[in-house]
Amino acid sequence: MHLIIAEKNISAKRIAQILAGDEKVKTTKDGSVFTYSFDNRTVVGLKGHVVEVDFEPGYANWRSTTHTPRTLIDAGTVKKPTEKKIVNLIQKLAKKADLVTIATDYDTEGELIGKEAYELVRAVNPDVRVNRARFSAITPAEIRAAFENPVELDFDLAAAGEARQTVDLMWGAALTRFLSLAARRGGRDILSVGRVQSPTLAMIVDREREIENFVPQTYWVLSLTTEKDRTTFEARHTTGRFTDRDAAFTAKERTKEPLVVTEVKEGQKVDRAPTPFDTTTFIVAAARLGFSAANAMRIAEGLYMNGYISYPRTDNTVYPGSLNLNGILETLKGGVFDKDVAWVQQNRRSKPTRGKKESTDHPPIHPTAAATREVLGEEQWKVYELVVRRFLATLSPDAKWATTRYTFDASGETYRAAGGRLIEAGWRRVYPYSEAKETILPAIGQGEKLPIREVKLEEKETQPPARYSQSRLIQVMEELGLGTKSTRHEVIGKLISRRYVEGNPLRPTLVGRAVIDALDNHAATITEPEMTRTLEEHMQLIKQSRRSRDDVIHESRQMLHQVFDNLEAHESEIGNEIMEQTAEERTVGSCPVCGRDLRIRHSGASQFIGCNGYPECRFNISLPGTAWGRAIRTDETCEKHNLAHIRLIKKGARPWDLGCPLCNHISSNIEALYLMPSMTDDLLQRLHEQHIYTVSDIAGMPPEELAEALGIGIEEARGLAGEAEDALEVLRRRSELRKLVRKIVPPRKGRSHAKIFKSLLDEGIGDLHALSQAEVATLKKAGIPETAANELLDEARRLSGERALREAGVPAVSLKKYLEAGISRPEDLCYLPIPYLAGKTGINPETVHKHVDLVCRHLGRPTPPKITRQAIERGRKELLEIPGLGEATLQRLHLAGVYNAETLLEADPEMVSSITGIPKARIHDYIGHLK
DNA sequence: GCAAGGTC
Repeated sequence: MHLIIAEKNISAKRIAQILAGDEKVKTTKDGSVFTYSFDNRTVVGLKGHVVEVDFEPGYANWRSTTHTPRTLIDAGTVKKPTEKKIVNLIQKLAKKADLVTIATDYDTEGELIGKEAYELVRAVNPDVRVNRARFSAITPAEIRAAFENPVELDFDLAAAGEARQTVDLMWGAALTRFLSLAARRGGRDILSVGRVQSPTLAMIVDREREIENFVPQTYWVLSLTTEKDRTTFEARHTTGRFTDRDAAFTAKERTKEPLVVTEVKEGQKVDRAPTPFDTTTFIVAAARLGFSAANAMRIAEGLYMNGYISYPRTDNTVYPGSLNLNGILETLKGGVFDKDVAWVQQNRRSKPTRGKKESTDHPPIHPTAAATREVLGEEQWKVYELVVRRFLATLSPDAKWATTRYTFDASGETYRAAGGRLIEAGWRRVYPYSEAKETILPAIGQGEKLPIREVKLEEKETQPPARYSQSRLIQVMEELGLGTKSTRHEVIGKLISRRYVEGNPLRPTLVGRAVIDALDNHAATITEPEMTRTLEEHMQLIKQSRRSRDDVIHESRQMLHQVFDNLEAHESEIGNEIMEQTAEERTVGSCPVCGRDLRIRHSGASQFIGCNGYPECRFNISLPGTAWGRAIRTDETCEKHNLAHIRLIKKGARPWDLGCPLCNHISSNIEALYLMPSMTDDLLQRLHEQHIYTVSDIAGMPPEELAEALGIGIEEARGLAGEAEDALEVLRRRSELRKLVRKIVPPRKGRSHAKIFKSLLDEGIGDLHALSQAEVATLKKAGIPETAANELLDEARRLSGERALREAGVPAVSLKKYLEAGISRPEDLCYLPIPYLAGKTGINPETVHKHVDLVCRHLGRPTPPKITRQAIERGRKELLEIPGLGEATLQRLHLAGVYNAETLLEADPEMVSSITGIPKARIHDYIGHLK
């Protein structure tokens, strides 16, 4: 069997289709992995890398005293499978193979992926022949040629990739651990460092510093307006920017008629058709349509997977000769592009445009099939159309402009006006994404004199450089060689998720700056694009067999050791600097009570804003729990309280902007404060002036302090504190009710728990007790479905009964026994006969009587008389002597209060029958027997 | 828990 291993499933499928020719390809699904078979060949796709390098076991603990971050430099590495199903399948197939062809992508990383597959094959089949097919595009011609002339795996090329893997891992992991430990940051807050991410972050930080340090310069621009044939137009002074104010004003004063045309220059300009899309130029073009880099790539990948466009991750800007451009044009005919395609076919340029970069991995991004807006949907269509139109543009002739330039003299001051007119639209007919802005000037002859309608002197300021947009950053990363076509947009995502940068355009956060500062000062190598360049040079040498992989890694290890010499000598200094710089990220503003810093604090699932002066100053602002998202500070500030706004961020959820935390704190506590009977608008204002915002603030304050703060008497303050305590109790009960509702009632569209809870409150149901007495109909009106309403009522009755029993003083051990026997309502204890209660729970009747007494007093009802254990035992014997009366009947009689001969004789048979369900006739029989 | 590189 001939096993062919491709880089990914879709390649495997298409390679199989091409090689099979007319033969049918058999698709088999093994677990979740597809294989494609024909003749005696089987093609299987990897998923890129299916193994990963990691340190050998023993380095998992970051805080190990023996395996410190530095020891990672010399730690051994292992390759471990990340895609177990694929690895297993490859090895299963490899055992049966007599030839294996590696058909991964034609680039360094592809060669390494191929070598990984080779090693998996070798591990189970040491002798099988393994060769390599190389192709730049999955087209019939290329694929057939590649398989007709297979070559050998290039182990040097793969070794270059391995060197990169090892170097990246050891630098990244060692520095990440070192920095995170020094700054005492763990979990979600680790400080990551890497060959690509750190220089990228450094660019953003540097740009921000440039902007901050920018000193604007004032300059002046001088222009005039003139007219010919009733067309007015502008001419600018040939000194584009006057930096000297006096010179500008003098020039303006001197500008006088006559305005004489001294030179007329007409020409033509070629406006070159754009070059084929590689990933970067595609992302930049998509950004102009409003797509973020990640979004553009996501959509392009979708279009690729569905066969509409070619592979979107490519560095190539030159169509390979094997690509059938005419065929693609034919494919696009008939749809909305029909006219454009026809035009391109008629006006085709001799050779398609070509960019500067030519590579072997994939062709430039181009359409591969026709599609319609209806099938794709708006977003995908926009991206697809962009790719189609770009493709058409690369086959279209250049555009041509006619240019005109007039030079004027106004009493010694020279002015110039430039015009441009599109004479041949060329590619612009099919690629309307960049506007062709024409400036049409009237025809004027040399020596002509024109009037001056207006002379305008504008004062302007030089502007700081712009922040990087995502697409601009990707462009610059490419220029510097940072990252690859597949990873550049992901690197930006990584910087955002590490909270190093935010916003669009991108701005660094305090943590981002602190990390770059620390690295710049002590490990500058990793923040410079130079490192990538050197690594690439070394990889080049490995590919050419001029250096070995191990030699390159060894040199890198030594450099990293030197870096660590410096880092370890300054560990605490580095850590302190980062911690100091980042303390500000948690600081929301200053404490309104004492003026010290207010900081966001986290403890487990709860978070709040606390004063740095704690415990002397206890001022704090509550925040929603971390389940709603982790609180971070934003750049917006509340004008009223001078505090930074808070945002709650949660993975996979839209961020929740809370706004000013104090405004939020105040408004969410007002309703609770009005639960206090003495609360008035005036009192509320006085409390707020003293920065007392919550009921628990009042309840927790010593009355003396409260009295002083409000300028009231101590008794009045005590009264307020008492009211606050009561309000707290109401709130506590409400939250208990809320919890139960949330637990039992399933949330539904349009009926949030908050809404249900509000309707319940409106119905006067504010705690479990009130709920336990409610009607099902009321609950249904509040939006609770009937089954849930019944369950809710049962649960509320049980819970509130339990509470009442506890409050009445029934000890916990006994309470448990009552509950287990299904007795949870206090009324049950008052009305059910003691013998029955004792029998059901196994509690001593005397003790039961004590409980019954407690509960009856609590409910304000009379306590039934005591019945002793002996009395019950005696009565039991008496009753069991009656023929036909057994243990079961006895228990039922207990329920009706009948526990001995006497009570049976006194009982009303009708009543006993209705309570116990024993036929009346039989009760008469029992009584008759006794008589 | 760490990188960067594939792919989804």
